[in-house]
Amino acid sequence: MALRFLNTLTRKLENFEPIEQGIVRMYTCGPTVYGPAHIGNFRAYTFEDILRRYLLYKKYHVTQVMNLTDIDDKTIRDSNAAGISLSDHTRKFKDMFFRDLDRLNIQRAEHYPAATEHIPEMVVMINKLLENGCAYRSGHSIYFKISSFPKYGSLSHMKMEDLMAGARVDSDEYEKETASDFALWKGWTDKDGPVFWETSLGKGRPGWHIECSAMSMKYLGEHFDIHTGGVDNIFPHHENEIAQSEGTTGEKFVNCWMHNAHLIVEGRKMAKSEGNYFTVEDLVGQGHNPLAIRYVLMATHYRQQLNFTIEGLEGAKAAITRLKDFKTNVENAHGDSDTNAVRSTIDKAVTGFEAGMDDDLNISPSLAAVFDFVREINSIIAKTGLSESDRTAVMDTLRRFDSVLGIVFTAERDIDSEIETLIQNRIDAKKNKDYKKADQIRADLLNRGIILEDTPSGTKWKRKI
RNA sequence: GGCGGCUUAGCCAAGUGGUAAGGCAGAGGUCUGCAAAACCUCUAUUCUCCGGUUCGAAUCCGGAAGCCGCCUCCA
Repeated sequence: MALRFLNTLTRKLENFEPIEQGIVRMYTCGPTVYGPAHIGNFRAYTFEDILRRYLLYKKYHVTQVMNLTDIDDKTIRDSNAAGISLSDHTRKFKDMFFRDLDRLNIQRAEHYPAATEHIPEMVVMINKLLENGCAYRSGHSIYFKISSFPKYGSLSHMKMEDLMAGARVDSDEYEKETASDFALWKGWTDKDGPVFWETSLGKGRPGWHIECSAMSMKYLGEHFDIHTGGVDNIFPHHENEIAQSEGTTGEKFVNCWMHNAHLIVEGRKMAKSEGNYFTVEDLVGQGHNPLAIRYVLMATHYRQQLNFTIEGLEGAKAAITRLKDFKTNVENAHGDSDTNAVRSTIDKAVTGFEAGMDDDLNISPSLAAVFDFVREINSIIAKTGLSESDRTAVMDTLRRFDSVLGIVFTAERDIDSEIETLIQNRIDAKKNKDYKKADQIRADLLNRGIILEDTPSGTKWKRKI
């Protein structure tokens, strides 16, 4: 089956055809580094990671860009309040962001451009928009003129006339010609304190939307394949990006727009005021395994609202334990298996896995195929074991699946000498049929997060997840 | 007020006209010193509710209820 995605622009499933054969250029909306990102943010980054990994699985060469928004109202407000520079303030949240990406085993993009390091590119673009008649000065600021871009609203499928009653209107934006125009460049005010750039546009700072247009085009070209973000970004952020970019170049900006749904927590909207607001750090601090968080975030289709629950997190823990145990079972399996049976099990699993993922990253049937594969191979192992070549074929298949899932082949910490001694003591006690002592040591180790399993090939240990 | 999404077992979640995938949890069995892992068996006559279309509906149509969004710098 051909790979297809739901394109927000057309609201249709479309076969994915990159602009340049075999190469995918994609821009994934990244964090505003004003605080620790929460699990809702990480749902987006996990979705983008699955997208990236599956494109790599399909043998595309991928260039992914993820922006770091390190200047906006909040970062300016908080850094000024703390009396430190904007860059010192945002640095710690950038560091946290990358720490959490690693914890969730999210692959690194090729580029992480920061807004503050691309002011010249933005200035060039704004000048171009002024020349093209798509922008105007008002006071010390510059705004995009929506009326210059007739296609405005085509991504969100909204008519500007309908955006009215009930909607918030920012009262201090009286300088704009019409309410829907948006800032490209914001003239300096007292509130900005030391945060400003002296440019040909004047003293000030960029608006929010312009960074994504300027940085995506710098690293990916004026026309690229995929642009992603949360559904909340469809309007106005991505709508504005299209207007700015196409207003600058006169050409189509992005072919395929993909947006992930939000998550809720225990059936309620996640909010600090609800007391159900979680960061990765919060959950890890409560003893939850980060890979279980990853599993929860990725196991629901990206366009489906995800209900994040602690019970679900526990279930995820059990699921990834099963997958990791499967890897161990395969590694330790020896025997004389029916190669035809193994191969047909592999073929069926690969077909099922790809059918799901090809269908707009519909991961649930893909996971079902993986778990069927696990059960069927375990069943073969239980009956006949695995021949060396079958074992290699099964491991290769698992590794392929996991190149997308990112759960099984992850680094494990080794055990220290003290634990090693305890394990040996238990083996000795068991040999001497001192089962009371053996069980005591096994219980102690479990408290330290080490699970012992007695198998035909000796005692094995693993970490509790 | 405008626009959009969702509702399937105790929990999570596929399935979009042909008689309910998968995971977790639960029950029984095999194996084991006991466990663990693994395997085998079982676990939704039914898909929020009410109508309709159809030989046939979780799937299509109409209506209701509940939940979650977007509507100018929130993933």
